[in-house]
Amino acid sequence: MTKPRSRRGGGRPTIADVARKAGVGAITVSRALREPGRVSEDLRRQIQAAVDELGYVPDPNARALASARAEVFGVLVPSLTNNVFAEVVRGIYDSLSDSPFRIQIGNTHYSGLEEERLLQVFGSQRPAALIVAGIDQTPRARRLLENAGCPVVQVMETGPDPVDMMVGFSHLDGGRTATEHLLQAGYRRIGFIGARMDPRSQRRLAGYRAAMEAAGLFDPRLITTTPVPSSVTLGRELFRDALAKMPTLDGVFCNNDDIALGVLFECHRASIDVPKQIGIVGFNDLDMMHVSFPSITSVRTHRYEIGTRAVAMALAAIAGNPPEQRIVDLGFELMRRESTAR
Amino acid sequence: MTKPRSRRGGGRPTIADVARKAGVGAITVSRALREPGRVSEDLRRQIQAAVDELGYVPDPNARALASARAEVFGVLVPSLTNNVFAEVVRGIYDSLSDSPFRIQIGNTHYSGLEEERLLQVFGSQRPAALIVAGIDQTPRARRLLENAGCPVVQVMETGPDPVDMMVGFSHLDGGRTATEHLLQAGYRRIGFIGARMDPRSQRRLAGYRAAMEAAGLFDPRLITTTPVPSSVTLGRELFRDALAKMPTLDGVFCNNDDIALGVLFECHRASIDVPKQIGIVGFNDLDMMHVSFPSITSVRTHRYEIGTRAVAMALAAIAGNPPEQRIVDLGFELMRRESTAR
DNA sequence: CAGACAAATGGTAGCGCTACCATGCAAGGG
DNA sequence: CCCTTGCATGGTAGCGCTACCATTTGTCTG
Repeated sequence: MTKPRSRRGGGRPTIADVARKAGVGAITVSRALREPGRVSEDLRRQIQAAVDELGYVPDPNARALASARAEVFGVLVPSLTNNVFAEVVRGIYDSLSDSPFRIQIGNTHYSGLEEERLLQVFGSQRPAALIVAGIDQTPRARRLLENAGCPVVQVMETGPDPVDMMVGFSHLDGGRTATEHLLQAGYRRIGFIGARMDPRSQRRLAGYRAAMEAAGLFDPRLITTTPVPSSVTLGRELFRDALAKMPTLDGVFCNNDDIALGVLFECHRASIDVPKQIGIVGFNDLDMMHVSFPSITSVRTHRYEIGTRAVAMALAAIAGNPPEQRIVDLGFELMRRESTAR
Repeated sequence: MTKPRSRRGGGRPTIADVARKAGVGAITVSRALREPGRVSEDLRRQIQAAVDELGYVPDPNARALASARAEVFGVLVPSLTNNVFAEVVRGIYDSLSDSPFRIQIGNTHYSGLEEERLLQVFGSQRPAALIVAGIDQTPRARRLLENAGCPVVQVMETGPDPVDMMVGFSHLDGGRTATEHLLQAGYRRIGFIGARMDPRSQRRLAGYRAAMEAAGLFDPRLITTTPVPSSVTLGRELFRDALAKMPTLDGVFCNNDDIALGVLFECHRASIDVPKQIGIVGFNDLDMMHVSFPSITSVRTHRYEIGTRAVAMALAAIAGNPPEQRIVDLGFELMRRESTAR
């Protein structure tokens, strides 16, 4: 009674096994699984029973090969540990968990070259959609995206020239808003502290600069940055540097919340009063910002929603209903807290 | 001169195109790409030239179908945003970035049922290896792992009964060590504060309990837990609860560093002296623990290494050299800091 | 120098699935 | 009553690649 199993297949049931058991053609099984509406209810039930009994699970590789389309979302992010991208990715996962789509994440390590390489690898799989972080692709990466033959969503930022679709917000506006808030609170010698300085950080810095120049208070010596990856420890160190360089500093707009937390800890340690002597503003508004003592003002960004929205737009496009609005600005929200309440 | 392209294929070059251009058989191209040693240098060069000129990238789906083995590592973690797993995943990505293997991550949301579902999905792809977090699989999940037909590495914890291989450490010992440290520092009414309370948290709690019982100081009222996901905010709230319940509390061992940070902030806010009035120990030793004021004692765990080691073991097994040591205990390290220095 | 053997290359036949094109049949139109 | 139309189902032919089994050539052994 042993079936003449081929040399290779590990012996798991195939669509032909299901078809035989259900007494129908293989193609009908295929249809029953993918477009139930096109198969009569009778057969559908029979087929489902056979599927259950055999424990049949379609082979996605065979499926992808035959249909020239893999049920995969390719996702490219520059970092896996940075909470910001982790939240976006979580949104993507949650939105796709009930769909047949798998997710393939690529970590570009903030490198354009690596991004190109991964896009080429992803492209070879004919993904159903691509979601990439950022809008500063290299020309070659951009070309790969344009020729991917599937919906593409650029996330995290908005800009004038989407490859296909975009979901994000203006980091420049975020930086400006944060800085203007410090100015309105009466701070004058406001520093900018930034790590990593990827394109988004650069634009936050540009927003800071715009606000400071508008107030006639800009001074390049107020800026302290490093290409080193961001961390709480680094925030502390950069703040010390900034203070050494510019002892009259009375406020800081931080690249992100890790840095801001590092600044706060250093203030504790050096007995610098926050917000009296120094005002602090962070970026992203992680959970800890509103719990810290004092709580830290931060620019809340909608990271999880960026992920869910990107998926929704891609799914719509796959279904043939590309959204009318190709650029979605989810905005941000300034969360005023104790660290700037003087 | 237009090639008679099939109705489906998007027109990208196939192995046959490369073979034609290089003037060799398709199978030789296949070999040149996978086992260069088995093809003469002459042909290898010719083939490489054709590959470069055409921009040929092998179709992983066709490859997987033909070889009954996908070059994919399946990775199952309970959370994507929890820094602990993000670090493990980062280790996995970094270790595989130069290999032909792709990575497919599944998020189980701490659910055994979801883990089963994902294992079934992953299994249908015939992955090259599976890496799963934890050792408490459901019987069905365990069976799926055993029948996966590929190396399996359970990570984060060690235990007596691996499905195949294991890399991690003893959370029980970690909890005990942390608690013993508090005891040695002279704290007596030591509380346990824990969120989520997944199996690993449970074992840390068991370690705490063992240490307290050994010291004759155990009291169930010292334990404050919740199934709610961990956060800094939650740490603050749980600490307040704990203190309300047991005002004589003089130390806390926290489930993880987020909780510990929340405790520290609440101490600041309530003017409770750390370490004089309250000693605090965290778990995992995130970056911020040594920067905070005061710095927080924590149990450092080797999360990134767990990821890299798991990959190394799986790769060895794939290559036919399963490691002799199937259970690898990477241990942990108690980082003594100001929060327990009284 | 025949025979054995290894190394390099190629042909063929699938892997498991779906696109495409029948086929059969009931319902509706002239 | 024939012809169209549409629906449900099935057969066939690949998708692009690799496992398996030749075949060819060169090298070594006795």
